[in-house]
Amino acid sequence: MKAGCSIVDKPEGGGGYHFPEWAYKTESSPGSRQIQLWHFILELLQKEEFRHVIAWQQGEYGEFVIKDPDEVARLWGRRKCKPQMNYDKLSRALRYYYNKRILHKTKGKRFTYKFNFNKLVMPNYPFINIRPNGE
DNA sequence: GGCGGAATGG
DNA sequence: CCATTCCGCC
Repeated sequence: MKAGCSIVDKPEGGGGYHFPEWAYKTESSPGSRQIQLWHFILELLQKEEFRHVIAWQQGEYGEFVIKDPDEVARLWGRRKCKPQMNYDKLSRALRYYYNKRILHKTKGKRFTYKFNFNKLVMPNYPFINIRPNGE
């Protein structure tokens, strides 16, 4: 059986919203590739029900902290159908983003990274909401 | 914890 | 290309 891993990303307490399709594609990813990690991170950051897991840092624009690395890895693994995912592996993928200039590390701060929105300015992203509280 | 090389796979 | 897996090193 291979149908055990569709995107049934339904939060129990919320509505049945789905992230728009434009979030899954960039100028550099034509057609239908798989979800990229930084898309997924942004997706979690959009939703307030994941604020105990991952959230924007006040003060620094684009900076976010992973409050529960285990949970983020679990969610990412579920999305990609990789049950053996963990923060160690996830963070390796994050580290590859340093050279691609999508992310960099906020040194000294645990589980804290920062988006280079400099590069992440895409026509498909009208305005990413970077408010810690939707404020 | 965090880094980055290397092998592997889609 | 973009991860995933594994791992030695700091």
